[in-house]
Amino acid sequence: MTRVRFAPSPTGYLHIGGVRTALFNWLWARRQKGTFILRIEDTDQERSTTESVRVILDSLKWLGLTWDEGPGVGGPHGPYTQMERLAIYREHSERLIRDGKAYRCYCTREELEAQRQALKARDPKATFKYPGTCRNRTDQPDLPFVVRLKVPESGAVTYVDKVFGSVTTPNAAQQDFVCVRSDGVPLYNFGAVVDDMTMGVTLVARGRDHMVNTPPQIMLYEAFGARAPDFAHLPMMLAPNGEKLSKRHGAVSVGEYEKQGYSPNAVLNYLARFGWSHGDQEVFSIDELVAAFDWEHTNKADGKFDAKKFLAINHEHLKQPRLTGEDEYTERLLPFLEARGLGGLDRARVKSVIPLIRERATTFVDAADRLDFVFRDPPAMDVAAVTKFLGPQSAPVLQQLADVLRPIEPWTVQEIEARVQAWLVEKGLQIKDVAQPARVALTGRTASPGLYEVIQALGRDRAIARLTSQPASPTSP
RNA sequence: GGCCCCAUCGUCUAGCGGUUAGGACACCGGCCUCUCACGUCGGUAACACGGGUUCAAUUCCCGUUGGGGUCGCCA
Repeated sequence: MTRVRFAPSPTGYLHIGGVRTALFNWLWARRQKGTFILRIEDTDQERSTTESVRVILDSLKWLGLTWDEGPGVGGPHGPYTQMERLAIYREHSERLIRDGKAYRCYCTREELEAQRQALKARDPKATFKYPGTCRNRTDQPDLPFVVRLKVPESGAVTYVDKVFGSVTTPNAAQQDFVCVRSDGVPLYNFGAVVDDMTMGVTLVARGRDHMVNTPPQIMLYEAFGARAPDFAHLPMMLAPNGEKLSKRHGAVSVGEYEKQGYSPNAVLNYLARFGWSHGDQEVFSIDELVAAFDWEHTNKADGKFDAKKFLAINHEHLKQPRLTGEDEYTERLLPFLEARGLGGLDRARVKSVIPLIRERATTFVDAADRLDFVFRDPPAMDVAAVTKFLGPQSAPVLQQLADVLRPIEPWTVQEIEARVQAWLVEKGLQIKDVAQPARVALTGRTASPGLYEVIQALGRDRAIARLTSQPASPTSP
């Protein structure tokens, strides 16, 4: 039975790179009909906040990365928040000490820091390694202590990564690392191992920046006499310039993409294809991803985030009804229209007008912008457009067009187009001659969906009103 | 610097010994066209380098170079 987990630390928003880690785990769980566990690693009390927990949970929900065990849903191996598991860590660390696998270290932070500095003064390039001062200590002074693992001085740890293959790290490069702080709160490696072990996690998939943590973690499994889970490390997602991806490179939090009007499935699609491939396929529904995901086609090389490709994938998801259904499109679009002051709109009306911009809008923000003229009455007029196309000279022809529209029945795009074409022929006009003035009068802009579609969508009365109510002279200088 | 990892178009990638090295995004042209898009046709563009192994290397091995990760009582 596959059991995987995503274990964010609540120290901020949910980073796009974190989402990819969550996604790969989630996809694997779904593919294997296994269990996806969400665990909150809040042992850094300095930086962890409950607000951040909320943000992360909300982001995962928005993305649709539902968890089977974890905060809110519970499960048989809870609690799923580390600070609520301190008793479990204590029990485990004491067991290691009892078994002679770990020991209490009474060295103070200050002492160690001094040693570190001294070493640095002698050799700036040297790496400080805990000298094992308390390793064989037999007394038990009444002083604060940390718990350190007795790491073998020779030998090596080898594991087979599902992405990178066999990885071997010599033990000589390791040290007796700290498992539990002097205040009884575990450190990352210890907490993660105890949790993964007690939660029955079978595969740990995480970013490559954690690869260095794997040997120490495997040592812990060995110390506990437990079998280590499988490991899969994902290549890094870097900024376009090769740096670590951060806010200074643009939007990196899920919340920002939600605000920018991205579709959650498009976000997952882009992230899935980053470091993983399925032949030449670029666009996937979630079901397709679940069905196709594997570790064999996960890449080893780091990659660079490409905002343009991300946008293109989002555009694709907004274009294809199979990826974003009419109802979903409507629901996601509504808040963005509301944000523009177009509240209380009739869902059916919004839905009916989506075909006008389906192929054009790259985001829901873009869609709301392109549809603004439909719902705003009068429409917002672009000054430059009015100046260029709506002079006194255009009023008569627009008036005539309005007259053509007045008797049209049925009020369909086809019928409107046929009648307008007939009128153009009769008057010896070209569509070019009237399209732009009409477009500006109807939408306030020089760019819009097709003229006939616009007329049909506005409805007879509003179309006629907009065509005939143009000021004799524009308001612009 | 120690330890670990990586290397195909600008970017994401296909390739798993023999291919005109394919696709997507971006970019540049043409077509379509009432604007904007969409669509469509075409183009520029890559196997880091050096040794092996092999009849044959982008593919396997080694090295070089380049890049990345990590060296905390952070995660």
